Amino acid sequence: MLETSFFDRPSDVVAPELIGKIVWRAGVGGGRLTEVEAYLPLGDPACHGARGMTRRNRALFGPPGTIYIYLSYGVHVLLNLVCDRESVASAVLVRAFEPLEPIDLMARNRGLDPRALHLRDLSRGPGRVGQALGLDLRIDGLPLGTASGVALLDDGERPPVGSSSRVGISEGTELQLRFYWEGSGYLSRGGKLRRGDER
DNA sequence: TAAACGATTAGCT
DNA sequence: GCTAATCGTTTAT
Repeated sequence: MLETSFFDRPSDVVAPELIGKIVWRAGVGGGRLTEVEAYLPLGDPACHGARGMTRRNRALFGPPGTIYIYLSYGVHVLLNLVCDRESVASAVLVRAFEPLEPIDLMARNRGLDPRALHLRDLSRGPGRVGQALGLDLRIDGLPLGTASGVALLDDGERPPVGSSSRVGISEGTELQLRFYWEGSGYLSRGGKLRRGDER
């Protein structure tokens, strides 16, 4: 499992290194990260912490390795991994992963039939990631590990990583803070690359 | 206390 | 490509 020290660095440094790592929820399942986005504490208007701490974003200011979960559009549960030192609002949003066996429980969480499943649709897109892993607001603010039941593992996989602008935001669009597994078939559909967007 | 707004997705055209 | 769904947080009155 990745140590706290791994996350105790700026999120734009941590994010590309997370590609290929395994996210795993105890008793549920998980897969290899294929797409993430970094949110910065300074000069990033899209970061939830840009205007200070509130009840909702409190976990974002926690120590590195904290889980920050919030509800998007009143519907979707989005998973973030808090980076940098405590009190610095910096995190990585998990946008997609390539599923690893077994997928039955994740498929069930998504309301899909495991036998008639389009594997690519299981966990690409941040809302689908939260749903597949069965996450909810109760683990917001908990650390990675046994307390939250969510872990990140490194088995030495080192895939090629590309970058682009982030998805679904209206400010800070000039920053190239989305990182993805080049050539992966498990990327969110919202992430269609614009011409010249690649690094 | 009220109103507006999403770091989205699914379903339909 | 377009939009309804859906609700907690934030911001304005």
